[in-house]
Amino acid sequence: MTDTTPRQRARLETEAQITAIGNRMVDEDGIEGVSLRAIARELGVVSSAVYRYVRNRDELLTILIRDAFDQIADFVDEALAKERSVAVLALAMLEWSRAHPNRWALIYGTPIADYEAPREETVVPGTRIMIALARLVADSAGDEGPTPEPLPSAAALQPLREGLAELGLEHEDAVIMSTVTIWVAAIGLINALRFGQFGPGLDGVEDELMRGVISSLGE
Amino acid sequence: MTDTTPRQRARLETEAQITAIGNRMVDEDGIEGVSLRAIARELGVVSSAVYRYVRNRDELLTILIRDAFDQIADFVDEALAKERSVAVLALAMLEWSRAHPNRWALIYGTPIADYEAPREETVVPGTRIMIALARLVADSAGDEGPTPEPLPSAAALQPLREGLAELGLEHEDAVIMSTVTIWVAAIGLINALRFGQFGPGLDGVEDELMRGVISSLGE
DNA sequence: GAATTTCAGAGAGCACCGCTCTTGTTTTGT
DNA sequence: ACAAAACAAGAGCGGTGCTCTCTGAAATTC
Repeated sequence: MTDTTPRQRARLETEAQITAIGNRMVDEDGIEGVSLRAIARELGVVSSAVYRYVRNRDELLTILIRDAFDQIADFVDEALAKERSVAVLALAMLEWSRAHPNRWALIYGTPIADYEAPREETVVPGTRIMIALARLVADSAGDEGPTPEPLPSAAALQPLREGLAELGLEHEDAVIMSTVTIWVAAIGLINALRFGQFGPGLDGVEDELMRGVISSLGE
Repeated sequence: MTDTTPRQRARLETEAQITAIGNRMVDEDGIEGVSLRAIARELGVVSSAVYRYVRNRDELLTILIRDAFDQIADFVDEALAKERSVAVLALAMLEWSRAHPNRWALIYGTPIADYEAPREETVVPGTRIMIALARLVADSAGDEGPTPEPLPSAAALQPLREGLAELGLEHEDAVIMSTVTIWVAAIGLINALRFGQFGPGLDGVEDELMRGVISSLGE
């Protein structure tokens, strides 16, 4: 016997419905298309009623953002389980962005105006992939000996080192620098593709471009 | 004697005011803060009156986007006039993004929902910097001999080659690939910094990070 | 110089949004 | 059985983009 009352079960059900509808609205119309009034309408309920389940629109957005971070990180983890490499990681991100372009924009695009994601809610899921990348870079660092390239001064990397430390990680400066470079290049390419900055006609060559970028970064 | 009527002069004046207010609103509150009703209020005019000057909100956005593209391209050109190098180009973009974060987001962030920039209005100003980068890469290509890295198949670069051809440019595949890599890394880093994806505390080290990324790309 | 066309602006109105407050009703825990 | 808590409804506030009609003034035409 579950000691949950019918009302409690109904509440969980409704909460799940709200986030499901919210996710669907993001997929269909982007973040702008997420409307509490429309959700209420779809639930067959008056608009003020949804505020029983969600404090305000921002709270719903936080849920959707956390979900999206976890989904793409899960997807990347699955891909890495088959083969651990930087290229696989980047290609998995690219593939997920193709399948969920609006969710991608939600987490890696312009921050939402007048909204600040609560760090305690989003930092952990939001950093999973980057941590995985740092591990990959660190693992393959020994393969090619010490990097000959001039590193930025240690001071410049200090804030990033601290950020990693908070998550319980420590890496050499060369690893951090390499991770950052690969990260911004991969994200930058995916954003350029998703946001149409290279013009049309690149649909069929996305993976190849990503492979080219990654390989020219020496991984 | 100008043969412009007072009415024509007043119209030009009002149009200029509208775009100036629009730019200020972008700077203050981002694209979401651009409201035709608020502009009307500021002009001391009823809301429907501004539609005499601007067909709709999207048309104003197009004007603001074109302006922003031209402004950053002018800024980069000025920097390159002093010293022609990839690092200077990237650092100039970064500096401009710091001075005008919301305008940066307007042109390099998530596309605006339900808005499609008319290509004929925005392609030319929107590609100026990338063309300058391609020229820089091409000029310095001879310095280090042919690239040893494996290039993606010519087919993958075909759409980009066509895009450049439309703008009257031709470059080798190695140059195109290198340009794309540098471009996405630079844009990716600036976006990460502007959008806070690396967390707080990086304000003082932005330039050094950019130099590190660019130098690790071999330029 | 008078008649006519053009155009700027006013005002009302439509449909949407987030969000709050008050009022009943139903389900819970005591 | 009864008080407390949760829920839903409804009205309302202020905001958005945009359209339509109407008036008055300026510019153009004759």
